[in-house]
Amino acid sequence: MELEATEQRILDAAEELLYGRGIQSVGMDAIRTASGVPLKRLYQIFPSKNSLVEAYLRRRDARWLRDLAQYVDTYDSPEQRVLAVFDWLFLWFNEQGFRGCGFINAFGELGATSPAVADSAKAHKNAFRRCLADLVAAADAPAWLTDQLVLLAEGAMTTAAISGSPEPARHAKDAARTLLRTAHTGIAPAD
Amino acid sequence: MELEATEQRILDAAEELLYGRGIQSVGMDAIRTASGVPLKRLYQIFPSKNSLVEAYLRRRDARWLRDLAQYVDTYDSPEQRVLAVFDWLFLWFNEQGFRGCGFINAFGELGATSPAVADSAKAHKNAFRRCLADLVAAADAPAWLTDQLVLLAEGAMTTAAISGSPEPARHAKDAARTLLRTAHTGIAPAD
DNA sequence: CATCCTAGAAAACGAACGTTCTCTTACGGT
DNA sequence: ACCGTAAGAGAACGTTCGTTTTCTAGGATG
Repeated sequence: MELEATEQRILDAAEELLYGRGIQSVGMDAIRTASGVPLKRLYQIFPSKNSLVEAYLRRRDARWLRDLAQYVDTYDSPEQRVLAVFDWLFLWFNEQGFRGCGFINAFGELGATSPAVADSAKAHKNAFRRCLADLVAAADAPAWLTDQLVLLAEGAMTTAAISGSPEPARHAKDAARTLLRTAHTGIAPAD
Repeated sequence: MELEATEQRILDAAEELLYGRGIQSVGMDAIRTASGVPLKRLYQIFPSKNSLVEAYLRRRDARWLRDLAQYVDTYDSPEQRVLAVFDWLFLWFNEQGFRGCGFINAFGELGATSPAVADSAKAHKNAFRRCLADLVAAADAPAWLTDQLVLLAEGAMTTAAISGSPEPARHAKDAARTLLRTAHTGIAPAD
């Protein structure tokens, strides 16, 4: 059955266009042209643009988290594994066509009008936070460090996107290292 | 001349809609209805939707930076002035209808297809960075701290928007305080 | 060989949008 | 009072887009 292959062709083309240009800037005709799949078959597999957008977000969410986890797993030391997140961000920011986090972009564009998109962004960011929380716990760092590292990572994504430079990943890693060391030596933040 | 007043009425309505729903989700007719200004006059003042969008971004940029600077100016100590940025973010995140940074949202939606929007976002973020850099310099902190604080602030904006909670501002302030103290005591990050 | 079913290409449809035009109304100057 | 001007309300126009339909051809089946 080549249905699976056709679905992948559609999703590959859709992801490049939807992520690269923004969701509402891409028409179904552009996805048809890019994928080479006729409109009729396209609508047989994805009965609406909404369902295609949701499939795009689902697949991107899964792949993004999987790739991150795989990269982190190439490190052994718990502290290095925490910091490896930011090395991976640096690699991501250097990819051709990088245009920020697809979920932040989708949320900004459609979060107010589409609960499905808003929920998808929330779920993706929650999953990322959980991933980071596990790494923080494994490094014997206090749980509140997680929230701070999340902010550094999210800030790096948008700053890298808008500035067009991957450097924010390095700055985020520098800050993360400082916070990790400070937390590790037991100095808790106070007012 | 009530032209000025009409322009403000249009911009007020446009900002609430464009920021609140996303740019492409808002039609000129909705802006007409919300502002009460007839389409004919609307197009006399803003000859296209693009020009209205750019005016919206220009005005929001100026007001946002002005409000931030005004808030920071209510503090005296250089360190407090740096941290006040995050207190101000907390206030902003608590505003009704908060939906993240309008420039991050606009960039995600239209940055790839509209150089004007992309440049506007770049300029806004550069201006914010300069503002933070001045506060960092006044606090006798090293210049590289600026980039780290920028990431915390940007991350707090998107995280607060997607999670729907203002707490990221507090977490960002906690992290900023740690980084500021560490930097101030002369401990530079190393590998 | 005839027939039915499927699939691809592209036209077509209905809605929405950005933009312009028309029609009516009211006002200001002589 | 009269006429030129502008302004408001909304229809209209041309385009784009999501979605559906039509038309044509080929391939499997009896």
